[in-house]
Amino acid sequence: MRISELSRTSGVPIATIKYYLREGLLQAGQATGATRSEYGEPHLRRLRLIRALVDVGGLPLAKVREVLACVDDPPASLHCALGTAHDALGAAPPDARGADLAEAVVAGAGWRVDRASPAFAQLGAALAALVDAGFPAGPAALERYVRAAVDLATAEVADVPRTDTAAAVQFVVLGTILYEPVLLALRRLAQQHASATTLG
Amino acid sequence: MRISELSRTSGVPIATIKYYLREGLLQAGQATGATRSEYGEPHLRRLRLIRALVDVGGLPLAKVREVLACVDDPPASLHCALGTAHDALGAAPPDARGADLAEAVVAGAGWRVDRASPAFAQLGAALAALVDAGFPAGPAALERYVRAAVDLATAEVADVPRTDTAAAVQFVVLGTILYEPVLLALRRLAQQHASATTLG
DNA sequence: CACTATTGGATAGTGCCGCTATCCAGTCAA
DNA sequence: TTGACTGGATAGCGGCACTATCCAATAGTG
Repeated sequence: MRISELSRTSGVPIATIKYYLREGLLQAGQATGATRSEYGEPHLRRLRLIRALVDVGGLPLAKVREVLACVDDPPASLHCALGTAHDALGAAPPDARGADLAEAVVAGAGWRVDRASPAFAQLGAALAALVDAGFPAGPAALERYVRAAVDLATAEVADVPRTDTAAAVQFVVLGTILYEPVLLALRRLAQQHASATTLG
Repeated sequence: MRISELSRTSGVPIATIKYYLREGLLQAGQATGATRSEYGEPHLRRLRLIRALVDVGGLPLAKVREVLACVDDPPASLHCALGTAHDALGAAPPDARGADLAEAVVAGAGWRVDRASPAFAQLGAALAALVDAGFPAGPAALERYVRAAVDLATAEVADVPRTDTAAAVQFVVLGTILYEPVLLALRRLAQQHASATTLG
């Protein structure tokens, strides 16, 4: 497959493919001459993955690069792979507002988590915004959300393949990122349904 | 409160406040002279809300403007307000990939939803990305996520205040947007906990 | 063998977004 | 009077994700 066909099949413009090649997001094709390279299935899959991370996951290219590096060169520890995925999903806000709110929720849930992780800061910032807007943000008010998070996370972790390390890393990193938009879209649709049936 | 104090209290630079005023995101202060205006609590709250929608919710300013317009001038129907919130949360991708996958899930859940809504397209795109990456995306595989979405959405809709329409609209719009980052952060922390306890 | 289309590679430019910087004249408090 | 501050206007900036152009070297076509 030449670059023009790769472009046609994937729907990504040639100029953009060249850009991804330059940026090292897409591995170079097999050179078959000075002015020709051959691309295959892996290139197409990679290209689709990049677009998915960008368009569906909303990641900037710099984060996509980190994620791909992790998938290409899997770390020994799955916990570390999870960290890469979480790092890619939005940086921690500069101000550490709401750390106390986050701490209360985490303590209430009995979780063993890293207080320096981006997710913890994100929870704090999100809860502080909630409080500012007049919503309750205590452990009691968030009970449902915590329960849902625990249900999903334990099932997800249980589903991690134990055989192949590379496959497990891929599962953890991509699953963490790609299921987020699914969860959000489902919540919105469920709200739509609930709204249609009970609010008119 | 003068603009400098508003800036100091909120942590937003004066130049940025002026920019928000120009853009109509922040209402003008009470003019007390040709070169002086008085700002109050509402301005501070509005400013914090803008920053929350941008920093925590990740909305572009154009969407923030729409959300604020909806809150300022509440529509008669809560269903319509929910639509505004959903519209603000990421536009539908151009290609309508995965519509069949989304349809299967929605039908499986028995939801009554608008197939033309952004959330439906987002679900399709997210599921297509999942399939591309080798993950299962059928109704059975997504059962947990659907269940979590239903639990949360029905509770949320049930919590909508019935007394004041303006308060209800604000609850729906802001709640829809501001609880998303909370849910995502909680899932990540729960994953961290599950990973730490069962994967080492 | 001529010719056209395509390619890899390099470089520069574009469009959007969210600010940020500068300037200015008016004004308020000390 | 003086100096800090303000509203208002305009222009510029930095980052990001492309996009456009050019070039010399082919590869396939007739």
